[in-house]
Amino acid sequence: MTDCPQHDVSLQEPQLPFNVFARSCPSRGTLEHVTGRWGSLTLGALGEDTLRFNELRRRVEGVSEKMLSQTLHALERDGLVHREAQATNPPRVEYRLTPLGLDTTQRLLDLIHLVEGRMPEVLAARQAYDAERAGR
Amino acid sequence: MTDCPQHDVSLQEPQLPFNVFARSCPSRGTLEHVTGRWGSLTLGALGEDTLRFNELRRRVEGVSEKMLSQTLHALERDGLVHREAQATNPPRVEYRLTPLGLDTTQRLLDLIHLVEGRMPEVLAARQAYDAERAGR
DNA sequence: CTGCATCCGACTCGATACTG
DNA sequence: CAGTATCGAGTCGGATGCAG
Repeated sequence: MTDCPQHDVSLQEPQLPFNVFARSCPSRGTLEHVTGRWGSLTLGALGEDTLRFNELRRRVEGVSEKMLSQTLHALERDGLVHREAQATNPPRVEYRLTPLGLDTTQRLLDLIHLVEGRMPEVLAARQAYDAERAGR
Repeated sequence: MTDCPQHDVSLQEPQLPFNVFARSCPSRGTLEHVTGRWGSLTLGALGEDTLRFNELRRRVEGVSEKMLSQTLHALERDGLVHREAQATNPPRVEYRLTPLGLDTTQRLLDLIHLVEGRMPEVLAARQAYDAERAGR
């Protein structure tokens, strides 16, 4: 299988050979941040609104403080989310998507909506699968 | 936040309220199978070809036997992947996408290709982020 | 309100060995 | 070839406590 060679960020030329299937390609890590358990839901929530920390916590049901914080840091570092802290009291921090984050989230939401819309098929498939297994 | 109520699979009516943001909505589990570390790469590989078990292992670099097996079971149960075993010797088992799996993978590949194509931006953002942190 | 630090249990994952 | 079984290290993730 192909390598994912070192890429020199300083080059201005477009670089094609980023390849998620290669073991050590950095694109794999970014894809995991985007599609991970909390990353996908966080981006999805920010796709509709600029949100503050605790607003996010409420939208993404089940996420802990720690994981939300961790997730936001990773997404910020990858340039998908912009963090804006206002030095007021009480503190107010807003998170919103960058242009890159917006493009990414658009595709992600396409996928999420497809899955949501096809859940009846998925549930039916599960019943069939489980029924067959129970038979033996 | 909204619930994700019980859905009766036997209903023929279209069902809208599947909502990944709800803590206990089954769509969240399916989304994780699709977008998870190995799920996404497995679907991506099958998007281009029908593949056998060990062919998949070679395409998805770094996946262990155990995780590939587990991943395939989950995707098969959700109705995204079809498994066809030929009772020959040596055994030959082929995996391919179902129509539902194909639609899902199309969206997933859109996302993957976007991420791959924008990696230069991501790497630049990381350098900026890390540089700022190192400064203090 | 918006976080970071620490602790600790649960669970995931990979390596290995083995079966059909 | 196509898996399953087992086990241990490592990571994930929630709870708690504290700071700005």
